[in-house]
Amino acid sequence: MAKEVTRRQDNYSQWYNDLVVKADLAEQSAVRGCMVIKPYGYAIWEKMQQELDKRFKATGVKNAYFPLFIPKSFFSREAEHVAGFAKECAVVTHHRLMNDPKGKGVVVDPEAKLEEELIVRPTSETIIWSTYKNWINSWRDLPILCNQWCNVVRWEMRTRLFLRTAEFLWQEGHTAHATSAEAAAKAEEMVGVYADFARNVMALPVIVGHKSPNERFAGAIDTLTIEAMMQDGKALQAGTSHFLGQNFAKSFDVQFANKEGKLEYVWATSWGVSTRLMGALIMSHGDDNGLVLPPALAPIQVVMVPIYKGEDERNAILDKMYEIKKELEKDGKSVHIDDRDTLRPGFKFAEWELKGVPVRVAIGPRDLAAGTVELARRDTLEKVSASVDGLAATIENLLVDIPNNIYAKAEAFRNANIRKCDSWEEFKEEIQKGGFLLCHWDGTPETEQAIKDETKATIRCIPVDSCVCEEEGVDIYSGKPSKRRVVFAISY
RNA sequence: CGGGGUGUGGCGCAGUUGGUUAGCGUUCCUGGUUUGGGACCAGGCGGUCCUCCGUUCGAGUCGGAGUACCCCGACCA
Repeated sequence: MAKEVTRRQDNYSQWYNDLVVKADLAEQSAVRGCMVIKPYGYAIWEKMQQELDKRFKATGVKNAYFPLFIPKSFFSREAEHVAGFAKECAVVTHHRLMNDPKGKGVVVDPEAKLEEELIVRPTSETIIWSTYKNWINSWRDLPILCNQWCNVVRWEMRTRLFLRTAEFLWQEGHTAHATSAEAAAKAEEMVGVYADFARNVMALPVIVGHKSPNERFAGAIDTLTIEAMMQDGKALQAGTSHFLGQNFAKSFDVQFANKEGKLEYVWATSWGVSTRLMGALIMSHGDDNGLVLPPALAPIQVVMVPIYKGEDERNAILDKMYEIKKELEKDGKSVHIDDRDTLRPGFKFAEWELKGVPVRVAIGPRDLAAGTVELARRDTLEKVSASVDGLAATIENLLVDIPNNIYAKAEAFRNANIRKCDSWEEFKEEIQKGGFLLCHWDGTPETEQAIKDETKATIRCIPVDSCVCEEEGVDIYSGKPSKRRVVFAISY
């Protein structure tokens, strides 16, 4: 698939949707633009949550929860922020239904109109800062480091499973600090957490960088991002961390008394990743046979498929499998024995491949006699015969090697599709082929906007930890001087 | 909200210049044979052809309106 799609981008969309649905991850809901996350898909999300939580806690962040509804007036306070969000929101105007006096069904009770409309949160900055105001008096109250796992709603015009749904699940961290430096450092630390998670848990190579002013979060001073490349060469913003300066503190009047007893506005950050990460996972590693999951996120790491004729053989093989399962589970592996006797082995193989299970163990009568198993790895689809003795160690090695391999594969693909470009004519052509273009940029929003208008390409980031090319040059569009190259791409 | 497309058993589709009992694949159910890469045979269940109006002796097919969904744009994690 991967090779196909780079050439035929229009089919990539279909491939992705089919994969999501067939792998039993999610489906379109009857509610416009929303999705149903099915148990198998949700299990992957839960794994992501666990891994992220672990990392958040290591940085001192604690989980909390704030209301779903935000009074409309809260949005009037941060002008820039509102410009970015207020337009595409679900609004609650009434609080009661009544039987339709004219016929069947129910209607909204006109008597039950709310004095002030409530906005279903598109993000929680406004309500959280209204709350933090009451929590913060002195420098001793700082920093506040909270994260919340929740759903948010943005009334998107066009939606797509996992990548852009009207309602989605995410985490949003919101921190308050006494100094600018501390807040900026926190924003940087959290994008580091995301990069670590993407690389080491999702096996996803990402570029860490700053967003250009045009692409910044509404109300932020600086936005840090992790950018990934999908198999069709498009960019996907996989996570962001914002340094908000004192903008929100000033809008919501959050001040603290510093050590000298003077009032100061607090410094803020916010950072989030969403179920979009599921989309990144699917589009980065998936192939023609379906999903490819890194073991750290696989709900099932090892699946066992028995091959047998007759009841006796079946029982003998299953006994052996339970034995192996027990041993693997001692090491914390999640193991599933597919003992359904209505399906043939070939069907099961295909099905588990579709679901991306990293390692498959098949045992048939021949194996049972020889004390071996057939071991198959999902990433390369290679099959080898392995001895039952030492199987746990063999599988452990596989589970270590698989993420390394899929990371290397994705990284090689990405690097092969990053190229420098110094001519505007060439740029217009090259950018349509997909991939990242490293180009000089004069640093002005006007130039970026002009390039976007003509090509749909945006500056994905100004990289800080990879593809760093600080060198003198001239802007690809305006010809003005530039000190460094930035990443341009067409994005999701 | 602009531009395109599609609505026919659960799913995927065909249906000729309008013609009689609306087909095919798959799923599902029953029985049997199978089981080392998505099994096979036989039988069976399952459809107000998106809705309404119109044209016609006759509409899945033609016309109009409505509606739903998909794709492309604007918006965006």
